[in-house]
Amino acid sequence: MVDSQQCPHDSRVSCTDCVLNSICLPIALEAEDIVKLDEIVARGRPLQKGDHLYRQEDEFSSIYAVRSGSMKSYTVTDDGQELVTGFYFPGEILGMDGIGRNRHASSAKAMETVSVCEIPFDNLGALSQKIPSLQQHCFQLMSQEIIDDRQLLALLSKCQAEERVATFLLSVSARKARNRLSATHFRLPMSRADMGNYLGLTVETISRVLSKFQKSKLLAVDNKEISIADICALKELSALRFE
Amino acid sequence: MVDSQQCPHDSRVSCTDCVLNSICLPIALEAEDIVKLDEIVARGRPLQKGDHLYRQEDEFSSIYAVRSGSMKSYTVTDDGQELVTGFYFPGEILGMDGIGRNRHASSAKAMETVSVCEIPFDNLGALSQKIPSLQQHCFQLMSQEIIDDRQLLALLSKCQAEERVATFLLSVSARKARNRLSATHFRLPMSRADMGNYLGLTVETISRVLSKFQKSKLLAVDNKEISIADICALKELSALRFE
DNA sequence: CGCCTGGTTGAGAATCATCAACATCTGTGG
DNA sequence: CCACAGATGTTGATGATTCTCAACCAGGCG
Repeated sequence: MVDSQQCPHDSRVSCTDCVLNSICLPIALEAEDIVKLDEIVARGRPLQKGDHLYRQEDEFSSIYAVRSGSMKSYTVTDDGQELVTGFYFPGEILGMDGIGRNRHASSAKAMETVSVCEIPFDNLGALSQKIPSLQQHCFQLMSQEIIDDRQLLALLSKCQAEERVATFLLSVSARKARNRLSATHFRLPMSRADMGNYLGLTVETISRVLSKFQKSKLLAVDNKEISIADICALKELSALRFE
Repeated sequence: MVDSQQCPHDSRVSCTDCVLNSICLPIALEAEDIVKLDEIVARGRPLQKGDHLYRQEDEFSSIYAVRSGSMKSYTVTDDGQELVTGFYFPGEILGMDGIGRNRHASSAKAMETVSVCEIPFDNLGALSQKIPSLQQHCFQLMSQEIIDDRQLLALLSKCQAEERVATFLLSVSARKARNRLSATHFRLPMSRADMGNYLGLTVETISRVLSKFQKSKLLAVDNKEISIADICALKELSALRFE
């Protein structure tokens, strides 16, 4: 009865059958452990564009895996500025930064229609005791997040605008490819403002850099659609390899 | 027989007696659990200035707590540039970024004579199973590291030179105060180059900003010695609160 | 004493932010 | 289906901040 062509927002798919299970939380688990994980995963209705999954200072109770669509996370600094801290694509986990203080350190907002799997952390903590590899995997996820943040730090403190944008595009490209989508033709779900905010640049600079890349035939830009024409040249521009 | 005035490099002090135990790893532990932790902690001979505690790509086996002195951590990017990712003072934990890949993602170098406690992670993992609060605490430490990195990201992407330096000085000040040292008069253990690298600025800019702060009577600089004269003004300069 | 590293100060150049005008897209309601 | 308004994106001109290059100074060490 279930459509063999999975609907991206279908909430009935279990971890075992999920097309994302090779890159998502179950990555390191045995089949029988995936079943245990599956039992604690909750799958709610999809979020609409602009909806929040959680907000900064909300009590922390779960981490989340994106099933379809894309989200952004951001923090609001004391002086009221928004800082975009990350973008999340299918198979990626968000919400780990809440573990420390038991309150979320950032907000997560849907950039388009999104469905997520919710993994209640109380249960996960208990489950980790039973499945050591899951505990290990949670440590790995957090440590990966630290490493990614460091990459971004390097990008912001050492590289100039073109390098930052090139690196960002390559990162999106690689993540699309991991989801078995085209690495050269994709849609950027975020606004120029969010991109700029994330990369520490203004909207205008983002726009100018993209125009310049287009003029030099590195890629074609059509609003949010990007077609990378010369990925090698882009990689040369981006000295830092992004995963 | 033991000196009541603890020598800062004394390796015989147990976690129970350590003056740092209110801010270090044992922070969340019961007395009996501290004893268990103490059994797995190794305390080697002090490191000399310039010595490495571990190097990027080394196999990950332990996390470390600074007992005395100070360390810096840094990564080397693909194109050979050094990126200083953090400074560590007594009571602070480093090495957590190695958990993910089982190899250290950064190098750690002593900026002066340093003594550290080594906490073998294999045992810690096993111990975490027995002491749930320790597992929770490890998650907290990592999540705090993510939050700190995000703070730094905000600093680099939103703030200009004076704000960055002011915020950095306040961070050091707060950490000195936490170790019951003066919050207004202290020694910066790192070079201007390391400071600049960490803050995404050049040596010259650091030097100029410090000179300017001195001219406007915010503080006095004598080489690495800093005396903060007007900490309120400094806080106003630094919009972002740093822990 | 001289060398070398680390730090300071100055002048000029480059990058990116700012401000402003305009173009395009989106969605809403007639 | 079209018209309109608001949001989003592009492009240009100008200016501020910070980097780069260079000279110079101070301290530590052989």
